[in-house]
Amino acid sequence: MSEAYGIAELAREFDVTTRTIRYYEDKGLLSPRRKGQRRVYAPRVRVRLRLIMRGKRLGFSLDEIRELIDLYDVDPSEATQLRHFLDKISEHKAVLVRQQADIAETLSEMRRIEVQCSRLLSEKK
Amino acid sequence: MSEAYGIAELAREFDVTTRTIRYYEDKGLLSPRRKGQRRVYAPRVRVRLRLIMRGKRLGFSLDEIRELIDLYDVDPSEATQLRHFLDKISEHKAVLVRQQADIAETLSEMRRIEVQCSRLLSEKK
DNA sequence: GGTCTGCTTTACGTTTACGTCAACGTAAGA
DNA sequence: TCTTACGTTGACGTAAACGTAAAGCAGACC
Repeated sequence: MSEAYGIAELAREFDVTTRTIRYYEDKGLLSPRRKGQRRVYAPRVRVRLRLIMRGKRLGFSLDEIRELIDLYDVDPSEATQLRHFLDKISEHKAVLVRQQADIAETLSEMRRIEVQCSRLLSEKK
Repeated sequence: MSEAYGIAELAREFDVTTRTIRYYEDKGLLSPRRKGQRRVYAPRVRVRLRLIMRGKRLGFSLDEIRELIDLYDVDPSEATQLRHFLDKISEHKAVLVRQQADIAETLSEMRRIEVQCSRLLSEKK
């Protein structure tokens, strides 16, 4: 049968607290089944959690992350919805492209400083 | 004489409030001269503010941003300091490289979804 | 039956990054 | 001189993303 996860198990795997996982549920990012009153997580929740962590590393808020995740669950029934999602995607894409540029700039500046420092160090010794 | 900025002027230029600029000063990110009790900003503060904004777009906290900015003001006197800064730089570089990878992944997934949506749209109409 | 372990909800505390008054100073202009 | 504009320092408020008890339930083991 399908492997299921308890909340503690999941927390360990993603190196977060159970509080965090429950908080994500409060915010509508996760919605596990219940067995009695206990949360039971299907394997596919791991995909969601990876998406959440990636979003956090990129500095997005949980609200933004939920919007991003929802993009993966597009229901292809209504054309208006599809168009809406295409808009959302291009919005998010713009932010990411901007971040790419910011990172590229920052990295090249850092490399410049590194070279400078290394040169100074080798001169000194 | 050297062009100087008032706080309001600066706030307008960077599209933030004066409160924000004072807050950055509290946090040690800016330290303007005073004329009486008023803050007077030299032109080079604009460089710092651009660095701050870039850091924010990348999701860094103000503390992290201050650390980043300090890297640009390395005093090349002590070799131990230089080594320390080289360490700091490689730390930050690792984070940025990680972000680059995260962005690349996310963008390619978005493009996949875009293609899928567009295809569905053209089929429908 | 008692205890332990793991989970539950409820609820208040904390940090960050400001927003938002309040009360005051000061220099310029009508 | 009075007003207006622009600035100042507190100080309290707030949203986000959790941390941290507190108190209780429920199954497993002894």
